[in-house]
Amino acid sequence: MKNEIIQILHKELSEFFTLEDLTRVIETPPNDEMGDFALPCFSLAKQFRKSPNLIAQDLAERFKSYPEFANLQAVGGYLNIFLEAEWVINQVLEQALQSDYGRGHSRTQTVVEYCSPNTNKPLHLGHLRNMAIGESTARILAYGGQEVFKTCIFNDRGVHICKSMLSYQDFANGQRPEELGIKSDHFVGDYYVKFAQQAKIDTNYEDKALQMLEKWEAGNPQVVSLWQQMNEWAFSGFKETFRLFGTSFDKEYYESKIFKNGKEIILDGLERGIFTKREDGAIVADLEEYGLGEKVLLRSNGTSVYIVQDIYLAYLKNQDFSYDKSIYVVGNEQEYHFTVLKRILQMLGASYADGIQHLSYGMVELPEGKMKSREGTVVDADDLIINTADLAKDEILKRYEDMDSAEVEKRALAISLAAIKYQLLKTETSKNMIFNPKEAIRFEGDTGPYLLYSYARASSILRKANREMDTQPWSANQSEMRLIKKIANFPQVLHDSIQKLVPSMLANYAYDLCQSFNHFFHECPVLKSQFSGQRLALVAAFRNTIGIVLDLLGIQTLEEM
RNA sequence: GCGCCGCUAGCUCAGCUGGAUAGAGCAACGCCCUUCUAAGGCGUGGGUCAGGGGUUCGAAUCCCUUGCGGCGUGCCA
Repeated sequence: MKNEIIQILHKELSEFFTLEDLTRVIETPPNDEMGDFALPCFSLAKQFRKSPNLIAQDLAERFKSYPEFANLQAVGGYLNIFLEAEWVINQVLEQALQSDYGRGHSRTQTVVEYCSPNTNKPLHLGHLRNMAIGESTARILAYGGQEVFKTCIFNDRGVHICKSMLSYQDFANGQRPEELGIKSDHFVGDYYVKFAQQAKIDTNYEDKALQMLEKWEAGNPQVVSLWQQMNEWAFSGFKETFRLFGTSFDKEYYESKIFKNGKEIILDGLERGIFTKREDGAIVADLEEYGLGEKVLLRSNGTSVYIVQDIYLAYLKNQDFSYDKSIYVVGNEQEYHFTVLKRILQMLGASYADGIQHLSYGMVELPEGKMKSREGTVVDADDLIINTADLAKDEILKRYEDMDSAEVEKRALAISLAAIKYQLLKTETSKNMIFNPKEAIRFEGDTGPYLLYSYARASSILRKANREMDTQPWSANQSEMRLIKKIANFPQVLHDSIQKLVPSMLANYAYDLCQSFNHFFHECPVLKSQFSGQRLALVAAFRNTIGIVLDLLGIQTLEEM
């Protein structure tokens, strides 16, 4: 809708503003009484040699005849624009009833990599934020019209894996997770903790883990088979968590299969004079001119450091998907790593280097401080989801004493996930956040369940409707107009969210939209109104829009709650 | 040391490319279910936008600076 307004304003103002200028300058007044849009006239004061308010008055006169505008006012140097309600309704309502409302078009092929866990311990709260952001980003980009591929790299080898393997070997007596009724990835994680405890007593324990890694690399059959067994447990546990959380990948990569690759790329770069060999034999990239120092790629003993694997993986993903954009959803602690990765690929002249983008998100902390696995302060992903679902169950049973237990379970899980995902998404993506588990399991106020509840209320009205909806414009009141305008904002918010690659914008919009709906719900009876047909259309438009938004956030809706 | 990021109500956060009186939720207090779902709505109180300079018609927003906090700066992954 803003676009249409800009087009109209541009007709009369093309000598002073380009379309881009207007897009930047047009704003929404602080409250409804001041109009729907405003044009600040301060910047024109100099060229006109008139006060901003006189200019605003002139402009008000100039636009008076436009039927789209119900009223124009010059206030304090602003031209305040009041839109004609019927015109707005015509612009918005039909569109917002379409199941593809706001959907975009694009030819871009995009890879989104996220989650990427180590296989030595179960997923925790940090992974949940990562997955919430990754899944939602993939959905948002796809809705924007891009072809999106979701990938995950499993860090399934290395000394950290050997640590849990070693303590399993030493302390488990061959026990298996199913014998103890423990989820298999938790079982693996327990031995990682056990390793840390043992390492405090036995000063050689860290060395023993390194020795085990050497055996693994040498292909020692016993070690390899232990590694396979423990990874299998880790993977089957992860799989269960992914299912519970509602995420999945189009392609999974495994560090163990690619960690030796990439050396050729580096040696080729050396030959082409892009990298240099230091006197100690290490092959390095000189990034001094970019302020990134010197980065070692191949150690003096000829083995490669971690980033070489990522260089190879970037190449491999381009082979697999020939992408235009490759997005890495990884915490902000790895900003340097991804800056270097992109720069090195650019130095190598890789065609896919420019499409690389690090979607850097902030760390999750607890009110007591950082989570530390060694101190047992991590919030486990499965536990959080299940405990929150249990609390939701209590709330459901308060309202529906004898509901079928399968239905209770289903709703409780949906509410739990909505609470957790929304909580993790609403803070600006790039910022660190404090996650208070007690607040995440709240069901009132600015929460996921509030969004679900709003959706369910709209669904309930539509179920009870006994007439057809009517999209003919009517003289809508203030709460109706507020809701309509919020619905109209969706395409713009989606666009910004894609542009800036921040799902948090969409999450905040969802709350804003629901607030407008609940206000409307309270103020405007639908079924008994003389405008029931129109109000039904408005409710349906809201339900459709919030349904799309929630889907983009990876949140499943409930028809009843 | 150097680099990047953050600091907004008691708490958790919006405020997006400089605009009008800085907004929500929670917590506290009060009101609203014979009316479409009260997991809701409405109201009251609560602010030196970390401090100090600057830029300009206008700054929470841009620049400089100080303070506090986080992260990075591995031949770790």
